[in-house]
Amino acid sequence: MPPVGASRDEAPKAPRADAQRNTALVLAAARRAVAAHGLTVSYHEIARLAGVGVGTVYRRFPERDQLMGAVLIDILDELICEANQALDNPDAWAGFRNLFTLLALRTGENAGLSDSLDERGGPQVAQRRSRLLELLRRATLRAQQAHVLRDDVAWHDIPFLAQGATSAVCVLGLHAGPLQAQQAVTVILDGLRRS
Amino acid sequence: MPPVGASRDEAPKAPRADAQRNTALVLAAARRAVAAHGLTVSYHEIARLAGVGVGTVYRRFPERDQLMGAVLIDILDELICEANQALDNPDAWAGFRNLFTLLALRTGENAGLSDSLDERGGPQVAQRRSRLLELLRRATLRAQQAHVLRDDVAWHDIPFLAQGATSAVCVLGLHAGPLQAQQAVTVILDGLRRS
Amino acid sequence: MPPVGASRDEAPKAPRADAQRNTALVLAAARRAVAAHGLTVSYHEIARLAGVGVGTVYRRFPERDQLMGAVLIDILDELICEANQALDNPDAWAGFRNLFTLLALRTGENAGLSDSLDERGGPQVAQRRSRLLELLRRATLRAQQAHVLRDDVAWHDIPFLAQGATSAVCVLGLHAGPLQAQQAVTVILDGLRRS
Amino acid sequence: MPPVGASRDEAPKAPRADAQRNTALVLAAARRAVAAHGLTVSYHEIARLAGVGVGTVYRRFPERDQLMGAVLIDILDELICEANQALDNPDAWAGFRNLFTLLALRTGENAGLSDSLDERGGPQVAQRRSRLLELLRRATLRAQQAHVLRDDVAWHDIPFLAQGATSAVCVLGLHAGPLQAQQAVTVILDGLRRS
DNA sequence: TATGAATGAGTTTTCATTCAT
DNA sequence: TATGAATGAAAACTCATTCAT
Repeated sequence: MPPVGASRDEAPKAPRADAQRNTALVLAAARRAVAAHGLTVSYHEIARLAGVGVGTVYRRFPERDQLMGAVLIDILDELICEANQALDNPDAWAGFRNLFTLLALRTGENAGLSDSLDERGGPQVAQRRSRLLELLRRATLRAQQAHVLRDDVAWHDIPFLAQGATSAVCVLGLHAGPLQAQQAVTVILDGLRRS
Repeated sequence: MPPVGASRDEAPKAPRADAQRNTALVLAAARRAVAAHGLTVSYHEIARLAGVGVGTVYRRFPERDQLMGAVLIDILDELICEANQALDNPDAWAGFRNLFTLLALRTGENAGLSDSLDERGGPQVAQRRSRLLELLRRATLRAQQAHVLRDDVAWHDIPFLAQGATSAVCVLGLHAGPLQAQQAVTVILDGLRRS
Repeated sequence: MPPVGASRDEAPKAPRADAQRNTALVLAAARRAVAAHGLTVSYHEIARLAGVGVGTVYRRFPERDQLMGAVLIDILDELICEANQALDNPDAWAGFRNLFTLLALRTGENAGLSDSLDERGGPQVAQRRSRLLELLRRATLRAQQAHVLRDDVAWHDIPFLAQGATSAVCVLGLHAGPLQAQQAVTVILDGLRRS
Repeated sequence: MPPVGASRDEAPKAPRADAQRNTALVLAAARRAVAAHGLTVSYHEIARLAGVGVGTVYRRFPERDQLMGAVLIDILDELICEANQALDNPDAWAGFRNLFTLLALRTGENAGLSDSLDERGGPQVAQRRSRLLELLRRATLRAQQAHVLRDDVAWHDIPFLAQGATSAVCVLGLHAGPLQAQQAVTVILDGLRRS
């Protein structure tokens, strides 16, 4: 029998946790796996990272689209959370910067994820996208009103800039592996900041 | 060892055009295949598009890197050609616009291509990249000196803008299917043109 | 260890009918499942038909042989019951006909069941087989003595005829879907009846 | 270089024979595999028996039904061949006996094969079934006209008798594993022979 | 040299069985 | 005791690469 009050945050080797816990484990593993190996990462790899059997991954997400959709939703929720924090941050620039950085990182890590789902994402994805865009709009305007962000950049260009920051600029080979990503983000942010 | 008096410097009507023709067929097919299915497109698909057997593709490009490198070089050459035309075009804006559009299209179609090669591209790629960047710089400056391109855009940001115009902006799903690509380019070019 | 004064010889209203009820549910489900899907039917399917969890099926019948043995015993008991009724039936032909029909149906539905157990059936199965054969012998002889069944058919051929009537005749595809089964039985019975 | 005229009937280890040869190997292996392990035998097992890679089995028979259909056709052809020989055999009884024996063996070995295909067998199967039945009819009548086969057995009952001879008579456990099959056939043939 | 059949490692997927709840 | 989630071995299936023809 485990010591009283010992079991909540440990899960050191939880051999068969409840469904909720396992779903979360699988989801987290899938995020890491997709970031590391791309959209075609195998279910076995995800299961390995999650520390569960493949069968469990299949039970939770019988279709790959479902799993990828869940990953996308997870990322969108993370970004929405960051966007809310950006709006609450007393330092308008710090908030914007953090949001932009996260946006750039996630965009780069999960290249093709959203694209591959597109229509199939369903309303849960569409809803979150709208919500995130709205928050992004407000965070951008707030930074501009605080005179810390250049006025001549439209809020709807921000995602493009984030994209550009992390995607390798393919044909020209202008950088950018995972390590350079932060650097590229910094450069772009410098360009965005009101001088 | 080839027969004496072999084939390098002889008449342009040299008979064994077969091999070269096949190489060209494969290369063209590979460009289409990568544009359509991404970097992981199978050799079988390329062979199918080229109308040859898989074995032929393997014979011409035993390593995937070699094939992708050849595709990249092919694209770079196309862009270099367009860049030269841009510099020769009496209408500085038209030249710049055509170059930017092609850059955007190729970048979008072949996302990740250059990235995936990176170091392995070899000098042939590096050389062409430099050359293209230099031409791009000159085309940009020329357009700015002709007062048809905004002054506050740095020439080295052009590839980023092109990238942003056509890549799907993953997480947010703003993207850019084939139809929207041209539209996105147009929008960005409008933004770039000197008002 | 069960509580003192436990449940074996107590009142017929004994409370823990649960277990027995579940066993009966599983058994009935297994009969239907085997008839529908063959010997390799999954425990999950049986559990589904029984309306219980798989775990319950495994608890009641940890080995597949045990479950199949129980199914076989159930069928044999049904046939023995019918055979007894055949002997009691004032109409010797009606009794024989009913028995033959049931024999044919069960043989067809559960092709391979007995075969798959064979040695492993244990004494419970062997005993019932002997008993059924003896009853079948007597029912056959009784019908022949009543001059309603052809004399030139040996009682021990009856099971073969029943088998032939319902099994799909594999290679030739003459067979015997569920609808044709009764028809085939009727034809054979017509042949057996004393003209 | 292999010795002249050496390659036709050897194939001791032919690592990559031509397609025809491999198709035949796979088919023969599938027949053995189905006889040994039933309809659900794995593609890997078939490939192993055939001495080829699984991919080859999939290339030849992408659908299991196709493979099983080919096996069935192969068996039907074998039976048709035997039936023709029966009609040509100067000894009417020997011809009939050989045919009946093969029919019983194949029926027993491939229980469920024809059944599982049924409609999906296509015209190739239906055609052969008709042909075999006609030949069987003629072989039966010939044996009866030669007074070596009982007159009171209808030709269309022959497949049922063969079925009964080899299938285990399930519920009653009257024999019959693979070894007893020949014995059961002999018993039945004794019963069929004109006394 | 071109071809595409063959290969088999790797991935996807199922499901009999176990076991935490 | 009943449940059904979890497991993972095994089966189905794919496809990059090789190699006989």
